[in-house]
Amino acid sequence: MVHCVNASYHHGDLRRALIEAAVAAVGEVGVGSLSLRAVAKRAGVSHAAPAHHFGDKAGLLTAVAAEGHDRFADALERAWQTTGDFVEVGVAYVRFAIDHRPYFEIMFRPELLHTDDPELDRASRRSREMLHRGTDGPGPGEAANGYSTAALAAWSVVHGFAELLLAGNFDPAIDDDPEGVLREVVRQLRF
Amino acid sequence: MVHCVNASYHHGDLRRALIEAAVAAVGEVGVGSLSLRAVAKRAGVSHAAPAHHFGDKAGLLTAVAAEGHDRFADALERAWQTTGDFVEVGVAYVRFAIDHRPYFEIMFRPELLHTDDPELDRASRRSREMLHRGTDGPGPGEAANGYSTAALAAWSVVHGFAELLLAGNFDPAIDDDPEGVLREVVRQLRF
DNA sequence: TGTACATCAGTGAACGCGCGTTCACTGATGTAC
DNA sequence: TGTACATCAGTGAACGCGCGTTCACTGATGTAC
Repeated sequence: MVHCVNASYHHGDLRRALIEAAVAAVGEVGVGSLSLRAVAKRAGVSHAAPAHHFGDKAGLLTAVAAEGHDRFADALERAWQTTGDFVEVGVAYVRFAIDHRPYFEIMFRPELLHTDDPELDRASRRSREMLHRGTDGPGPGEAANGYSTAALAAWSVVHGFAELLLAGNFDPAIDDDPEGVLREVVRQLRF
Repeated sequence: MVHCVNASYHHGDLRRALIEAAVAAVGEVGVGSLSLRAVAKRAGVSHAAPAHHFGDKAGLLTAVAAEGHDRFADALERAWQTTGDFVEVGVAYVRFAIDHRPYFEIMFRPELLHTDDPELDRASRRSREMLHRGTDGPGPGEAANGYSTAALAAWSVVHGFAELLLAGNFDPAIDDDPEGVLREVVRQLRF
């Protein structure tokens, strides 16, 4: 597909444009107040375009979530490759939530998505697998459900920290250095 | 205030009725799809009544959140008094999220609430304090922000576990015995 | 190189709906006398 | 005990708005000949 130089009837890469517009819109008003019409306006297309392209609102969010999981998996992988320290994968988890909040707000909300979408499935499996790295093998127990207990523990800690932080439930002082506080927390838990 | 026997122009305890209706409605459709009109209908009053009583939607949700925090603090306190085991306070945290999901869906979402409400403030402080019990004193570090590192760690673990579980991000097999899995997780972390 | 045509991405007008909020009102209540 | 009155909780009709979705359409594109 060829990129158009704008001012064309056909957009060129409307899919891209709509996803980016959706991310920007969620960043400004939150996923709860997202509307297809606002996304369309932001992308400079008619308000019927998003529905035409993604079928419905959940379709658009699904595409955003899939892209989010890919970026997320990349970030976690990068942290692992760079440091070889699983703690730093956890730090990267929280870092991603902060730096890419709009994606994060959508990625773990299956009720907003088409969970049977193959792209979403592929991408979320990828990011899920990153959480097992470093906790598999050494851990003592399997929780009889595919996740090792260690992976569940790690996931819960960093996810809870990220959710509480983003929602604004922590003391604002933590915003100064969330990574530092998270490292203390993880150290405390003697992972 | 005296309870009326229904069929009266004045309701008697509309506040109670609206809060209960809101909890039931959130339980069915989620907080994202809650409408004052649905709450009013459920409580059997005119759709203007909730706004008249609570000012606006956030006012109603604030009342629900305050009541939730009180019930939550009661549950955590009960667990602590009964067992003297801080791990069981964590289990009670998750248990509450499961058993009183509608409250939990609202309590930690400041953006939906009037955070300057004194009742909410009082109740949420109460529940917050319960999380410090058992982690204060023995813990090694203060996170320079009023929370001990141990309290942040405990809170993050149980909150993350509850959020991931409720949102449906865990393997469904975990639904069979979430408490058991949580205990394994906490044991894993050698709190 | 030029013409005809099929494709289909995106349009824009129209739809019906549910929403929160407003406001003049009604009528049950409890108190003052 | 009875009457007058102030209060204010709850009503219901009306408001304007933004929403997702629909659908007949338009026009840019690329291909066949």
